[in-house]
Amino acid sequence: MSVTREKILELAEELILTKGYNGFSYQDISTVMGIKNAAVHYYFPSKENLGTSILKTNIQRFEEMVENMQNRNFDEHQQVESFMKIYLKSNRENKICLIGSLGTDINTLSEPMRAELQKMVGRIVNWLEAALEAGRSKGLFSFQPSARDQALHILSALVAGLQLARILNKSDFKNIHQAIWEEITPHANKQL
Amino acid sequence: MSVTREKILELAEELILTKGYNGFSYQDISTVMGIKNAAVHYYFPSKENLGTSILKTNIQRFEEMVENMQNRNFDEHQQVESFMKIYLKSNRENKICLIGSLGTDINTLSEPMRAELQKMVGRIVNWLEAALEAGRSKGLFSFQPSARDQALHILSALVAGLQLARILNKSDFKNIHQAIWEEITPHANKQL
DNA sequence: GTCTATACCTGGATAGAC
DNA sequence: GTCTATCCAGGTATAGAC
Repeated sequence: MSVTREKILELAEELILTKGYNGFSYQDISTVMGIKNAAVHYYFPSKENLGTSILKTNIQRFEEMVENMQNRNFDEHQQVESFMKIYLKSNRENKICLIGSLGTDINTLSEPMRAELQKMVGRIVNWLEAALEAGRSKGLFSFQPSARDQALHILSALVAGLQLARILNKSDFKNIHQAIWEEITPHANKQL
Repeated sequence: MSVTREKILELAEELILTKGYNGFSYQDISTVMGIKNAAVHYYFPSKENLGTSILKTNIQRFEEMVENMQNRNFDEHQQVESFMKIYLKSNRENKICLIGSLGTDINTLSEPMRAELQKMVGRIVNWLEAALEAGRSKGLFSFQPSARDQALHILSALVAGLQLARILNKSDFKNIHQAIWEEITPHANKQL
């Protein structure tokens, strides 16, 4: 797979996370890369094609991360921690995440792209749910709702945490991140 | 203030919440209203002007709601409940909120509009923080983090809850909403 | 206050040369 | 694989008539 193609994918993803899907153009990509608009269309005939490719790449990246963590025998605490580190990194770079960015524009996306977005979010939620459930049964986590509800709750906090941090203060995300851990960390005698 | 102007504001806000700020045009407004593009420009010379007006309107609406709740002597539980009802309504209508929508596009907004967005979110967070703090001291709420962190956490869950519900299932928001209440509701003997 | 008409630009996309 | 050149649609915005 060509390096130019890779670079375009990377740049386009960054643009979605900083300017939004409807806020960037092929020109944004071509000027940064020092090539012409037509060259970008050579790799990705349409913007929809580009957007769908980015989602497919992200799904694949996610699957690889999960597989990798299993190969290393990460326990559920380490797994969830790794996942949350992705969000800490995004916050440092003043980016939001694909879920929040494309979620805003969902009604303007083509059906294939919307389907890919749903697939990505579905995978993430299912994985997080399973990790929380398994972690709880091992005593690594403690929480009251169903694992699925807790997964949705955590993902929500992460997704909008990035958005709020970009509007208010970057440092606010650290507190949100911290609050998630306190919510699921078991304490011998949790005081309420 | 003219009824046409009001209607444009209302429609434009709805478009931001369904298609995103960079995903709607003056045409979307004029066709629905049965007027021409130029008529919309008569009321709002530029799109930035329209966007800023929407934010100012929302800030005012929020202030009025807070004032109204104080006049009715709502306790903090009722106040937070009223606030969260706004989000329940948005979810029913398949909308996200201004914070999530404009948060995605923040880097493409003009400086005045960005400032207004920050002002709006700042007000909301400050109000929620104060309500949580006062409610906790009265025993209406129970939570461990600082009131500000708890406010950010709740607002995050609401903002992204709408986004996730629109991507996955509408009914998911109910669970997220429920989880927030369980998080701050005091129990005599909370089991963990 | 709303219209017609139009100017101007940007964005997505394609054809065909190199 | 990248270029030039170009097309077309749509979006923002304005001038001036009614």
